[in-house]
Amino acid sequence: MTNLITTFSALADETRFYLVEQLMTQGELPAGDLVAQRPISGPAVSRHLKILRQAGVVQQRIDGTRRLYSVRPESLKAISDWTIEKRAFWQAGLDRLETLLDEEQNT
Amino acid sequence: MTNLITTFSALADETRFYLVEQLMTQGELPAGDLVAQRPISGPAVSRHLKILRQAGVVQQRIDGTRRLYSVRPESLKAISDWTIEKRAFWQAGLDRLETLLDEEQNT
DNA sequence: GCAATATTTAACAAATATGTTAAATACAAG
DNA sequence: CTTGTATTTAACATATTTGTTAAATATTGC
Repeated sequence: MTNLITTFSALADETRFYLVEQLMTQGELPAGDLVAQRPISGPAVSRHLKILRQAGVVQQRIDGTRRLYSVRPESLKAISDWTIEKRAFWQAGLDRLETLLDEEQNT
Repeated sequence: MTNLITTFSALADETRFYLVEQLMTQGELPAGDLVAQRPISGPAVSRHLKILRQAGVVQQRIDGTRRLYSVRPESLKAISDWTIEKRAFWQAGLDRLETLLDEEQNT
């Protein structure tokens, strides 16, 4: 529960969200490559990566002097699971909305 | 895209996450009822509700002097859609993890 | 060991977020 | 139209976040 909030916090920042999307599409990448794709300094990216790591969204692997980052799939699954858990609620709501819109068209 | 970040921001706070969960399980509720369930002041809750509304997570309906809040299902669906869009990535990752763990058991 | 490279930590400034209490607003009821 | 109730806005203090530059740390290759 509280863990989900931490995950949302981690993704609630443009830079971090972008880093995560990059890592998902490009796979494991060294910190330096991630820095190169963002308009902020290395230390800033480094701190964002630390926040993502502490939230369990990414993991780090050491290779010589480089730090290779990748997304932990479990974190994405946790979000997915939550939306599924609440699905009964929002699915019903959307269906009701759709019905209303359909009825409007038949006017 | 940027809209998702706003949604995550809205849910990245204990109070707001709790408010949203309350509204999902209990349905539409007046601001006062929500205040009663939280250990913070009315104005604080009011401002959180405003943030949720600006992020499109909740909507407000006026009934006399009361403001009735409810969750907008579209916001939940947006999150769900994102996890589905990235599913190929994290599902594969989890399967690989599971395989690794299975192999470990057979050692 | 020494220089070069990759990355993080430290120190600090500026912006943002969050909570509080007091005041404002809006409607309802007598 | 005055009082009471529900809620939001204003003003303000404090804490957290985010970015910057400078320094520290660790590893590689001569």
